[in-house]
Amino acid sequence: MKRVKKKAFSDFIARKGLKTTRQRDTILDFFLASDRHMSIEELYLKVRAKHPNIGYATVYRTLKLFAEAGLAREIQFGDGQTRYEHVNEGEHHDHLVCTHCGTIVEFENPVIEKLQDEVATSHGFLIETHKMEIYGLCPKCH
Amino acid sequence: MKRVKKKAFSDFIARKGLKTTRQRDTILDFFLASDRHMSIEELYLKVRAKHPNIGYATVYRTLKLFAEAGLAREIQFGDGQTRYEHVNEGEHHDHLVCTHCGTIVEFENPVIEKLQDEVATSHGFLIETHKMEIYGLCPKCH
DNA sequence: AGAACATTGAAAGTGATATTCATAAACATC
DNA sequence: GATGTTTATGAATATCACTTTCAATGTTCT
Repeated sequence: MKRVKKKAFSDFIARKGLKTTRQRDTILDFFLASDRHMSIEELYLKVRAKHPNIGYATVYRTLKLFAEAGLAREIQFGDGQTRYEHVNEGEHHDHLVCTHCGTIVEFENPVIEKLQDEVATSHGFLIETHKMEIYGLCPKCH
Repeated sequence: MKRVKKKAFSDFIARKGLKTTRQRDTILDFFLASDRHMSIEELYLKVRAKHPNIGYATVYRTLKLFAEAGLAREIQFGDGQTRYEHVNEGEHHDHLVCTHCGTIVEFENPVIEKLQDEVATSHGFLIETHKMEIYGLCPKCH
């Protein structure tokens, strides 16, 4: 899986006429090894712990690049931090967010997906993406 | 409806030991007369056109107050602008957002609501709120 | 009207994201 | 492997959308 994504990224880099760099490789390694939902700050801190010479701006730009390459997706949970989640081919999921401890649980529900498509169609919308978050207290917090 | 909301707001003001002001009345009038989804900036501009002496900070604070009073709700569509939508007793709806022109259409779907409850329950979550947005192109834009 | 307290508007502060720019690294070519 | 061209990096700065501060002003109570 990691291999596949690294390949996908280097293909993207090549296709765009960009350059392979030590920093990008490092950041990709950390991203792939990380939890699924990381803010720029979080990833930057993890990277910096081992590579103190990699700057925030580089992490920021590289994450954008991952999104552009289709490896990551920006998500917002309304806490003012943009997070990047891993994108896996043909996978779509939504989120349960604990309002107390911040835990994020992913779930899939094909029936909801289908109903969403129907809603969009019935309003004449050409659906691109959708997102759904359920906020509440996770088992630990209640 | 407007009458009811104005009453609700003045009750809230009284209950909290706050004060009625010309500015708050004016901003409430503009909010009630507005489209359903307004950013602070948008409402501020509308208000300022007729009342050049009302400042941004006052609109900002008053909108927060509306939210606290239950007249409005903050929503985020991921474009970096907080919007305030009207809240009507016992009404819940989700949104279709046009990625091209920004049009926002509301919809309700009880079946989706029910499935969301089931998902939350099956993961042991105590549901508080949820939000769902479908992004795509509206009829005009495709 | 006067005292007590809340509100206002302009300006300054915040926090997260985005950009600039001089220096450093890639990479194609020699 | 040195060279030249182009892209990347990191530190600093800018931007954006709020958010707060504070002196002046307005409301409400008595």
